[in-house]
Amino acid sequence: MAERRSDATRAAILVAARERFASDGYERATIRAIAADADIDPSMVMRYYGNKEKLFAAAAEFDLQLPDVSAIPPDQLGAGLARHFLNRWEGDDTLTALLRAAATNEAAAARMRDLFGVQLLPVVAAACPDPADAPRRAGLVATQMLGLALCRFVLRLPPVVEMPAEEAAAWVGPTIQRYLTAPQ
Amino acid sequence: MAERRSDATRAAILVAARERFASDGYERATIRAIAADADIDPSMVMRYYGNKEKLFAAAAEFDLQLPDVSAIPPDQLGAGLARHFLNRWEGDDTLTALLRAAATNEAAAARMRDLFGVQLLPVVAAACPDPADAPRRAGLVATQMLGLALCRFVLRLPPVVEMPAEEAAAWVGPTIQRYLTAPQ
DNA sequence: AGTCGATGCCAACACCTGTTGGCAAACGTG
DNA sequence: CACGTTTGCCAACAGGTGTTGGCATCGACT
Repeated sequence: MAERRSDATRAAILVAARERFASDGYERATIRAIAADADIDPSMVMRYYGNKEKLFAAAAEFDLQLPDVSAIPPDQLGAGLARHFLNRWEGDDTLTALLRAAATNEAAAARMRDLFGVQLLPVVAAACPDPADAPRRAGLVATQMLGLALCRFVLRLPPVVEMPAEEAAAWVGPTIQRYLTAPQ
Repeated sequence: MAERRSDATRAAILVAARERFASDGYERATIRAIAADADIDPSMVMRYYGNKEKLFAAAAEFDLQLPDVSAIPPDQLGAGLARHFLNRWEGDDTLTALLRAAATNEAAAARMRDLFGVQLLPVVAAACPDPADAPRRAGLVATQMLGLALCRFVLRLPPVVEMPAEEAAAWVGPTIQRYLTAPQ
């Protein structure tokens, strides 16, 4: 498929959609507002993405880019993962969009579950002693990382917002480490 | 003020509102649906609560009922708080409603910040070594407890949902404990 | 019995939503 | 140049939203 002239429009829509979904959530992010941000007509959004649901699906495509666990010393896994999550979150609106939307939109919640099942679970399975424990351990890791993201990027709890990323990772790292490798 | 005949209606509205806000979030919980659940006319909601925002404010009124820290052995504070949070969450729709709504509604987010500032912060201040650290420590506690609630009651991550409350508290307890009392 | 406020429902409003179809201009190709 | 396709905008639809005002009914009190 050759490069089309409309690719720029498609991309602009996606950027605007991510920003709106991230700041407003699924229902309050209107197609009209997204189109206005992208400086095009609302009907263009429909033509290129079908409907709002599919637009969100396209905008919420995300790769956590989790590192290879075997490349990290086992005792620094927790801190490493914590730092990686925070970096990934700060640099991209997509995860905040997904998190905000997932609170009220079932499809977005399903996407979130998928994200952690497909991307986080294997990493945890490779890092924890007994692979049979992996789901539970991955779930626990999710509670801490998503909770941190929720307080920092969505609810904006002042103490959590003001904390430097480095310090947040230092606090949360041992928690992740324990969820990954602690016995029982 | 004597008891009015409309008190039952008022209460029914509040119950229906909490359920709807908890399961649908702020925007998708419509006044019409709430009124239908309460078996009354939508205009009644307006008469008794003014508008949707005020209705939510009334429905999201919540007391964490945090225990007196001095009554608990200092080394069991983390586990105790974790259990208390989970109990409080399971037994009442209000917190889920607040959490879901806070993801997309700024007023709800402000309410959540207030809840933690007014109710959680003093408890943490009384429990941690240096009161000057209290805000940061309370923020960290919030990340773990809200993250757990998010994964369990909102996103419904299977491993976190299936985990018995007792086990969840056992895992999360030491984390809370560390956030409360660990040095630095 | 008659009065007055409280309670409730109905119908409607103004607005916003996702979504659609048609029409004009621009483009690439023969 | 003429052709069909792509890209874009405009106008409109149908349905849902919060919210309002008017009108009937009920209850209590004089």
